[in-house]
Amino acid sequence: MSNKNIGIKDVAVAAGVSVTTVSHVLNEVSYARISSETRDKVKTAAEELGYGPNRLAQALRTQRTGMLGLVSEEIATTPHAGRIILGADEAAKARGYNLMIINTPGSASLESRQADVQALLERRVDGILYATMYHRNVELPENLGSVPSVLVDSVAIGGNITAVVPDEDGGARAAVGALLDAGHTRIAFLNNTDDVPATRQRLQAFRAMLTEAGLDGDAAPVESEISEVQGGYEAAKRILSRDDRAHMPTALFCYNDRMAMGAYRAAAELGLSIPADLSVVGFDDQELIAANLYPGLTTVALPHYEMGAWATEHLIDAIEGKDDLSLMALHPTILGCPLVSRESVAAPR
Amino acid sequence: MSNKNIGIKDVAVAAGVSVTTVSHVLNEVSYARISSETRDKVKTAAEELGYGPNRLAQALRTQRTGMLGLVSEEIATTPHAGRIILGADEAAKARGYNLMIINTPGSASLESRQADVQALLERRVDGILYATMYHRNVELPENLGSVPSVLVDSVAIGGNITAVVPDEDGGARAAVGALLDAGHTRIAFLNNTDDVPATRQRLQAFRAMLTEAGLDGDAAPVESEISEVQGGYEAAKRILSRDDRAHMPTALFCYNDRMAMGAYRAAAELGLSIPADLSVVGFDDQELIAANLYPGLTTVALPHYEMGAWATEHLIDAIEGKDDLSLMALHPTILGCPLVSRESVAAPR
DNA sequence: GTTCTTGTTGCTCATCCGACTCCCACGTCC
DNA sequence: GGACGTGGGAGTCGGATGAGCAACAAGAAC
Repeated sequence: MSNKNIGIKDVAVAAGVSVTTVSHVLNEVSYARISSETRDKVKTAAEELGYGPNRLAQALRTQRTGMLGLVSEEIATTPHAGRIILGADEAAKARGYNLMIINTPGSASLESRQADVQALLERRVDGILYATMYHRNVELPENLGSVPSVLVDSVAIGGNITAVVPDEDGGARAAVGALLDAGHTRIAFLNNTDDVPATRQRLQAFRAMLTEAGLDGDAAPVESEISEVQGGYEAAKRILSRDDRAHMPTALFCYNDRMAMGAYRAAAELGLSIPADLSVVGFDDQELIAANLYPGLTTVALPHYEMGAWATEHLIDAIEGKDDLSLMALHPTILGCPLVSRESVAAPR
Repeated sequence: MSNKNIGIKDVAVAAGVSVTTVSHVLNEVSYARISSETRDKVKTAAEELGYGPNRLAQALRTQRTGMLGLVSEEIATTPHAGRIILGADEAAKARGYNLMIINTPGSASLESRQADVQALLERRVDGILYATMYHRNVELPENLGSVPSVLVDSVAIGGNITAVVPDEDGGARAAVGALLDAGHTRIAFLNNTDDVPATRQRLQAFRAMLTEAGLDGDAAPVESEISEVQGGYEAAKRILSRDDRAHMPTALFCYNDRMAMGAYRAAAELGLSIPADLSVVGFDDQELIAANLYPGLTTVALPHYEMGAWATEHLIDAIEGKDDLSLMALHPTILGCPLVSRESVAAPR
């Protein structure tokens, strides 16, 4: 490797001009008046030497690193984090920024989160994205406030900081709507037991949709279990095993795809065929599950990619002064959860 | 926020000493002779002001950023990338380093990869981890050579660069061994159609294990399909639907968990119960599938977390001069794939 | 007992890392 | 002698670091 540490100085020497001129040319400084001959000489020299600016020195001087910090929970255990990162990364790259990712356990203490943010601050990131692994309310480290920041998939407790979250209500309505449209009137909800916004909002939307359709939303059956495959299996089994065959639900709205996967097994064991005997819709659109179950699971997609991209886009706007985050901080921005239709919904018998 | 931009200079003024002294104290420079009184004054002042060093300035001077670049393919579409990142992140954090992650499509051109590496180089990362989403041979951007680098889950084409890969042979042997130990003598292999190391090595190990067990390894049935759920379903269906019931396999070794998931469905459709009528083992240990299928899938785990950690550990050793990568570059390091037993294997009827 | 080395201890000065940028110095041509 | 058109000098960002200086003590020389 010959190209060890080529600086602006080397380019200057090669082109026979001063470093000032090189800087002017390469940064296309507007007020610099330089002949096109000189420009060419400089550009050619830079090219030939394989010059790339030292971003550290540049950042030190300009007070801009072109880096965004991303604090993300549980990078490995949920595919959701991956999609947020992807959305953020692509949006950042498109605007010339790079990401510094810090992973943190969902259970991390406030001090530990603060240390994570501190690490980002010491590296002088231009802004910070703070992402959680599921939609919830978080207590934020206070040092977050010292640079522009945006929350992804969560809102701050008592906080006025810009945030973007999924439209739980709309998503749940789309899911239940798909079942209603297919003609179902006896629909059950397999809910989660955690006390998170999604649990409450989806339940509320579920009942509201039924009521608005002229059914008795308040009486519709709801079974809660932990939101895993096993929980879905148990909840479905309870609902589908009731004596009263005539009033048994013909459709299941599941809190997430994992629970839906459990419901599939319960249905199989009870000799119920999907979608002929039972329609199912999930939530999350986890590729691995939803697309690979048989029959394919109709579900609602969480806009993780979109939230990551939206947050990044607006964070950069704020950094560049094109946008004012404090105006948007009043209410979280809500992004849609579109229905993804596959084969698990049909008209009731 | 009062603590805007506190520099070493501010600490120096507050403590009534020079910046040199502050630097000496805070970095615990061994040759610096400073009274403990002065040390205390400096530390107290730094504490009170909430001073944190500007890592950019530090890095510019010391030529050390304490950052590692990680080029990872397809961050969002495979959980494997997440585990590599997690392993790398934890190992890095433990040694005081941070990660800069660049995501790149698996299909990216060589120039595009080169640009990714260039971005990392301009930020003066101390070393680079280059990770692929599945075990394969890659053509590397040449600028990768200008800082210490380690490949994760791949080896360089014609290249002598340190790499760490999974033990395909050992993993496949463990999988087939589990079936053999359970007493199976008629075992089939559902293989992948891609031309990657895993495809060849697992097939070879499969045949070798059978032969070593006194069976006719060369004659054992193998069906190849794309390594997805659908492919597994089709391959399993072909194998399990043959006329010759007496010679039908009693156990299936699947190229990965997704194909195993397809095999489960094929078995269900044919009225075969797992593991009573048919034993199945997979490969990958994708939590979402392996632990959630019913019955739980016995499979072999890929050491993604471990590869990420190993690579990081040795990369840092090389950066700090404790290790010489070129010595390890001769042969890729191989990490074990342990068997994860669940409930899909039993003795044949 | 005073004055000089010689040595420590304790801390500071000046410079540097690599790029950006304000301000000034030339010619030339009207 | 202004007004351009071209280009360079030197300071700056924030911290690291080798060289050097002042103060004081112990031992040596007178």
